[in-house]
Amino acid sequence: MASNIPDIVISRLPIYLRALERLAQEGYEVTSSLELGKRLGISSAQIRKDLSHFGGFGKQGTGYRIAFLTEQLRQVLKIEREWDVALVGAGDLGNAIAHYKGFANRGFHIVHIFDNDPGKVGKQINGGFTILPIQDIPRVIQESGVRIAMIAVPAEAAQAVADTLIASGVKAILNYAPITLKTPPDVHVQYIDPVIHLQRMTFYLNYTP
Amino acid sequence: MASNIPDIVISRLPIYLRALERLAQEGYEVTSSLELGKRLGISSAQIRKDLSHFGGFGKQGTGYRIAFLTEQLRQVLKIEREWDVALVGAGDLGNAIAHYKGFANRGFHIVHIFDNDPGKVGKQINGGFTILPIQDIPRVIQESGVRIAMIAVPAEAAQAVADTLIASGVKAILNYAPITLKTPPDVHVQYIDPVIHLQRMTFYLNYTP
DNA sequence: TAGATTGTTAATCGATTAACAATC
DNA sequence: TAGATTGTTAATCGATTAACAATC
Repeated sequence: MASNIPDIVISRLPIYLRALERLAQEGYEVTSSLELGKRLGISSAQIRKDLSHFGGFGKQGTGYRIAFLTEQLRQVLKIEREWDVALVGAGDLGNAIAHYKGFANRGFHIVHIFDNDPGKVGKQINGGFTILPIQDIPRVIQESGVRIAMIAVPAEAAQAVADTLIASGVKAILNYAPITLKTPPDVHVQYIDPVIHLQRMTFYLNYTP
Repeated sequence: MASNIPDIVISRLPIYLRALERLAQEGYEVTSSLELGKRLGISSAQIRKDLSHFGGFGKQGTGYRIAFLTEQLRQVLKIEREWDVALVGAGDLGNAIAHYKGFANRGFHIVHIFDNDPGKVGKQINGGFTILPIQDIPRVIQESGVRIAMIAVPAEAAQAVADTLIASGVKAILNYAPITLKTPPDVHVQYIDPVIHLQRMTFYLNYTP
């Protein structure tokens, strides 16, 4: 069921959705590709083209009903439902992720946390659930059927963790470790490394201070 | 001095650099576009093409000396030096960022933290420096000459914070707030919103559990 | 009706890949 | 020398933009 829609199109849909939610919050009920484009710094043609992959969501002359388009995009992205997520790594970064409210807010619930440090295993996080040992990943993930995982372990450990997760049925990985993972084609990986973003911007900076 | 090198090329250089550092750590002294490409899931032709924008760093028949290429890429990206960074927002997210060791490790030093909560202003962070009020941004940023800032405030406040930072001389912003910022063309912005990455992957997932 | 904006087609633009001479 | 791999050119591929008929 590999869809033939370019991934770059998919990558923009969450951005559109975020802007639509903001517009709704500001009290708007209708918008246009022009207005959306102006807010996002994207051409209106591109927005219309992107949306046209999934259907005709607007009306000539008036634009898009925000509530309707939001709902449609949620369905396309499969986020009308909530998703359970596993987190591997309970160090500084893992802890910050576990405590970050932005995930649950937006429909992603962390339901397991794993770490290999015996000093951490058994501890409670968020007054809720318990840190489990890495060795439990296969059993726990298979039992719960979780398909999404976040990796927040040191670079050296990340590939092994990814391999275990994938062998246990995980199909989507958000990797915070600063390393490119080797994964089979049916597994999706996204990367978060803030330093990479900073390094990408310094290229354009002039020296001064 | 606007360079004519595509931004997409620049965006890959930090990835190359990260892989080179890893190779060095593993004890290698020389690599090739083929090996690098295999590790990164990128074609060797693309790597050679990207590098060729900046000079000939390799040798036919043998490849690239890792130490040399690393140094060259560092210079291209302007990260042979260290950079000072300002952080706005001392909530959960801001705190996590302030405590994250990965920045200083890789040459980015947080030197100011701002927040608008009077309950937080004056508090120490990292046993080092003090949270300053948002109103101090213009004075402090101008005095220190900091050019890079990270925004970790709620979406509603982010645009105003960005405007203030830019008016104070900031030229590069790493924005953790889930909103697209309006900025002048000479200011560079990068975004970190983990939920966007998750939403981009759910598109490809099948329902099961 | 007149004005606005969609969805789509064709044209343009830019990025990736293939191929290979040069050369270590 | 023979084998390997670069740097670069030309060919291909894909994404963005411009333009406009359709229509609300």
